[in-house]
Amino acid sequence: MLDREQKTHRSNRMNGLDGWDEVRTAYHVALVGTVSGAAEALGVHHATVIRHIDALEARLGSKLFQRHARGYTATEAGNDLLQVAKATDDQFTQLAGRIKGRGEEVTGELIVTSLPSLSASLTASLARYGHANPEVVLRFLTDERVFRLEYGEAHLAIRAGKRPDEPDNVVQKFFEMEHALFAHEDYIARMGALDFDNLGAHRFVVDDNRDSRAPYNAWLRQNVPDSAIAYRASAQLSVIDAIRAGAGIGFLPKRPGSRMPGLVQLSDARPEWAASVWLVTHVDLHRTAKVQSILKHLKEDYDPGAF
Amino acid sequence: MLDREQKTHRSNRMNGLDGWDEVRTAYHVALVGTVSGAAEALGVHHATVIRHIDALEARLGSKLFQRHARGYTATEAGNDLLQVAKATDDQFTQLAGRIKGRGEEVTGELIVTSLPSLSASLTASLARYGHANPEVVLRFLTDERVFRLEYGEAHLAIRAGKRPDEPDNVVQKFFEMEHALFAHEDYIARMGALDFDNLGAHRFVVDDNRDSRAPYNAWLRQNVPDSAIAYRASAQLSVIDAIRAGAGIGFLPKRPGSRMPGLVQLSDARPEWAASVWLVTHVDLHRTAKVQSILKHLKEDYDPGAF
DNA sequence: CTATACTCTTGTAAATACGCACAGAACACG
DNA sequence: CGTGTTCTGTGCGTATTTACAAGAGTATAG
Repeated sequence: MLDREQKTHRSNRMNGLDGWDEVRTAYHVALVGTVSGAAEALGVHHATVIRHIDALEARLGSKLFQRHARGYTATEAGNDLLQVAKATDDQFTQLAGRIKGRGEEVTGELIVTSLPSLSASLTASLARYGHANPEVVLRFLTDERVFRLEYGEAHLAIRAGKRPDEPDNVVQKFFEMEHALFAHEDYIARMGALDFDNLGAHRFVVDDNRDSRAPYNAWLRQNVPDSAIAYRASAQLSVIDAIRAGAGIGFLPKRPGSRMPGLVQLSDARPEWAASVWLVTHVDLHRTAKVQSILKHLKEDYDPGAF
Repeated sequence: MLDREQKTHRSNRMNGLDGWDEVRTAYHVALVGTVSGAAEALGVHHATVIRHIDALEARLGSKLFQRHARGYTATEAGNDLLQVAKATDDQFTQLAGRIKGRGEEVTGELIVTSLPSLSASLTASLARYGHANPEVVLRFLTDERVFRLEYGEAHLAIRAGKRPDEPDNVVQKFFEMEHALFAHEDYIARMGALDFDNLGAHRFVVDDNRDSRAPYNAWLRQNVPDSAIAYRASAQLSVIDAIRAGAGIGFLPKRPGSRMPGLVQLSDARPEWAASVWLVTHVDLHRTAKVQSILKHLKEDYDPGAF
């Protein structure tokens, strides 16, 4: 009963017309001129067409067609509807074509997110992708917070750490980021070489994220006394700056660290210091050609040595 | 089974998208952001909305929304649909407003038809109507053939003769058109006065319609020998011209005939010569304000004396 | 950290719309 | 002038769609 009341309420006060399918039916009737022809074109029965027209006319309170034995001829209102519905049909046809074709074409916006710490190692490869696919507008978002794919915030998230296991996410292994200990040559000259049996004699630079899920942090907590932690930086970039300024010893990705001028590598990359990097996409978007395109590019193009 | 085959056939080869109601549902979902909100706005159940979205996505072969616990967020395809559907909604709202308001307003085209023979007596009153209602574009169509209201050829037909009894037509008596015999004064001077007991001595001018349903034609056939029919004209205008040229005696409407210079009225108007004139409208259009407007005008404004 | 409120999802029964078949009427053709 | 075809209109049985209700998950408030 409440439903009944609500329904009449809507049909009375609704200014726009609901029942777009009925408009479509009336459109075909106005186009063809007969109920039978429209029914055949629509793939439905004549009776359905007649009922749609009757319902639409009742709701609009105005006759759309004049009935006679040869068929239905549109009144002024019917012709008006014909014009509007024709435009709508064209727009919907174009829309369907765009949406159906969108799966195959690689255009539009492509949003990739990662933590800022991964930015340096990804930018080169992403830039090459943007150059190879000028049709796409590449947006690379970096933030400390984790972007949520299920909210449509990005097409592709590049994450580090343990394998993400959120539902509806498609996860692929990207590469293993090896870390090693680095320090500036000025620091070594001043403090001496690194002795793993006397770590407390050195000064360490670490990142100070609330949840230090970096794998080498666990090693740090176990093997380096707190007194040796000389510098805590909230951002990864600050850590690098601190190391390069000679503030102490710190973990850096192996390859780019070894290329930075003035820095010396103090150890090999150990497996327990390595962090896995994952390519994460939402299941709804994973199948699209655009997402597949950048996934294929990254997996082929990315060279850890160039890091 | 054949129906099943036809249905898949259509959904495969149809380039435009059928199911406009589903597009409307998706539009509201994209607008509100949640299935529940869209369902409330549409006045349907949540489940219906979900099924519409699923069906639409299946038909388009592309995801329109990303589902998550907070609701539905539109993908690129969904946003594209949102834009198109918004335009459609606006257009349909305007259309509904136009159609609903059309019944009350007196604008647009107003088509009146009659036989050419009635043109002279109607033009003056019709012109006054057009002057009083500048919003309407008055089209006055005259042809020997009978315009068919059920085909939407005219809003109002003015017909003479016996009362029309076609179904779906609303018939009102307009006026009684009285006919009398006229001749040019030159003819009378040459042939002498009219003697009803010796009609064969005169020359008559008649109209030669295939079905001479004019009431005085029956009188002519009974009382005037064929030999006295000197002139047959297919068009009423030609009959007038012939009488004014002195070709013979003929029937003319009483009032205008008596006003034509050079013409003399040879008899009184007899009831058996009178023709009824009817206002005929289609039942679908009869109730509209526009049709009622001209009906009211004609019945009040028309002055048989001014004929 | 628990509770609450909101969301989507899925299965089942009712309601609605649909297709079918027949009737009625008008037009075209021979 | 009769016949055949094509169109609309309507009652009825079925099938699709819909609403209802229960379930599970997640964000927000206290």
